[in-house]
Amino acid sequence: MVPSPADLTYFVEVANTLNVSRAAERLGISQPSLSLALQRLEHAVGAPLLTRSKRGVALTQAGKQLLQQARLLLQSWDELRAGALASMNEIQGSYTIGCHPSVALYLLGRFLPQLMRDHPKLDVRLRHDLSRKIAEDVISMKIDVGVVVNPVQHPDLVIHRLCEDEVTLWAAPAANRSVLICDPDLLQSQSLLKKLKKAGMDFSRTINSSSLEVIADLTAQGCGIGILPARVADRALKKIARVPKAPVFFDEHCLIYRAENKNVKSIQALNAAIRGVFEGEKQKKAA
Amino acid sequence: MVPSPADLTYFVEVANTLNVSRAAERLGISQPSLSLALQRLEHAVGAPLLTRSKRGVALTQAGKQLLQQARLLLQSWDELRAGALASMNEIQGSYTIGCHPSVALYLLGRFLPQLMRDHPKLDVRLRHDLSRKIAEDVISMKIDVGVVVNPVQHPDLVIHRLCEDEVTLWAAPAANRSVLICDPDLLQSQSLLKKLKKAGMDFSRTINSSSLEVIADLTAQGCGIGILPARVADRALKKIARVPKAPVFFDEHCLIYRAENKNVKSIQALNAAIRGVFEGEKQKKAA
DNA sequence: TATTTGTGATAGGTGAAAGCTATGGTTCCG
DNA sequence: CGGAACCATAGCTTTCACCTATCACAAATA
Repeated sequence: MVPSPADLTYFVEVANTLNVSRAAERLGISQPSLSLALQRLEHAVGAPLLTRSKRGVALTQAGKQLLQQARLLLQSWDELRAGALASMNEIQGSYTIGCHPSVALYLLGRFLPQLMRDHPKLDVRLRHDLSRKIAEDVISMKIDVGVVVNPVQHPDLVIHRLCEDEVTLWAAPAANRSVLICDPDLLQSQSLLKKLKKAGMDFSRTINSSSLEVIADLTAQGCGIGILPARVADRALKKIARVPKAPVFFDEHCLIYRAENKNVKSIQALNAAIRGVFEGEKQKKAA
Repeated sequence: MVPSPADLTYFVEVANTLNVSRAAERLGISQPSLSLALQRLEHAVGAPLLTRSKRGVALTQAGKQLLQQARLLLQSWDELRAGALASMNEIQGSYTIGCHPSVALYLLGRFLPQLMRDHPKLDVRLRHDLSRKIAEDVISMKIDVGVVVNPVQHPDLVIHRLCEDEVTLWAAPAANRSVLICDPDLLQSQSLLKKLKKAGMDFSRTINSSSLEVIADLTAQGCGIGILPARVADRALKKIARVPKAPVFFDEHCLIYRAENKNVKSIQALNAAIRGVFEGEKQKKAA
């Protein structure tokens, strides 16, 4: 049997006053109730805690021992609640950000260092996968915040538009125009491939890679024509250029998180940091 | 509001299974009861701990935080009870021995060093006063074990005879026989004084001291006739001797402790150590 | 010595709260 | 579409912590 916290606080008060009647008065309960509570506690602990006399009560050895520990326990109880609330109201704890690896490359370096400097108690973990997997994991709470492309609506999800991107065909000046390099797992690639087929364009060979960076590199080397988002292609702008008149797929990069986290301070800090990256970008464009 | 330990164990189980129905089954309560218990806990903590879905539940950030601390708290809860019981069954904790300072001088050195070596977790405190004060403090639980002279019977007290002593008159060979040196607070001195008065013996002057050691020293210096217990006088045996035909007051040195401590292991250890001193003495006498 | 005061224990009744069964509503899956 | 899985809600029952009233005892007081 486990002693109840109420009985413990009762006992602590009795240990302070060494007088059941007066302790009862202080605690706002009747003296018989307190007597019974003390008996309950003694029974739960399995040892006598007090010696009763007509001039009050005194602690037995077991009672003294219990008093010490009870004080600690009740204290850590408050800390328990405070800790749980703190995770709502303080910027601290462990949070997971998810995004596509290519998004990670252009995004994370722009806010993570400053964020971790500003909030030493904040522990950030990363997960990388396809946008739709990331979105699933946000919905199922495996990931706290996601930066994804073209997310589907979901009742539990808060979606925040960050920026646009364009996926299209890129090539180096001396590229082999009969080879296509792309990531076939991306919906964007599939869509563009369909459009190209309809337009009658055909490629003798295809090179697949799940890494947009690899695709960009191969494209820059002149291996073929690459399907790439502008944000990735920009990193190799000196070597490759858009293929004119090629079809374009418009991407929306969005920040997503579960609605119930809207008031969690740490999540708010993460979101603010991520959005800050793109607000800086808009201002540059405007200028 | 303080959450009950039961609700905490419920929450931990739910956090393990992430399924309210199955957790309820394991806990041996109904699923609605568990649902309500979780709502209670969330209300007590002041933050949502779980997000409910049709495929089970998941922990919020506050929930994760609470889970960690709840595990620790529940653990220390068991230790709470165990600790209180341990003070009954293990030789550890803080205990106070009380005795007259002169008793302390001949007694403590003979068992304390070995006792503290044998039981490193035992913390011994000392208090010195007149025997009747010590006895009072044992009864009122300020002192755990007392070594006192001629204790009065008391329903709560266990009294254990240790040895006898004789209080009588002592003098150095060249002593001033018209001066009496004694501690007037001691009943023994008062009793002997009465007897001396009845017998027509009178002293021109009296020197009072509350320290038997001081009295013994002054007596040894030849200042006068001292009233001393044999055990104290023995320390100065080379210099002083009993006054022949003087009245004698018989002392009984006794070990006392409260009856409810009879089964406390630490008290038993203290008692055994103290009694061991005198059993060794008896054997010496017999030999 | 008798009485009052102070203390904790006991007895019986009451009400809030925690438990149960039954049911509702939602989502998922075949 | 029907059933299964899941959590929430409603209504009833039971438990138990609490209260009032009283007892028993010892100490203080008159």
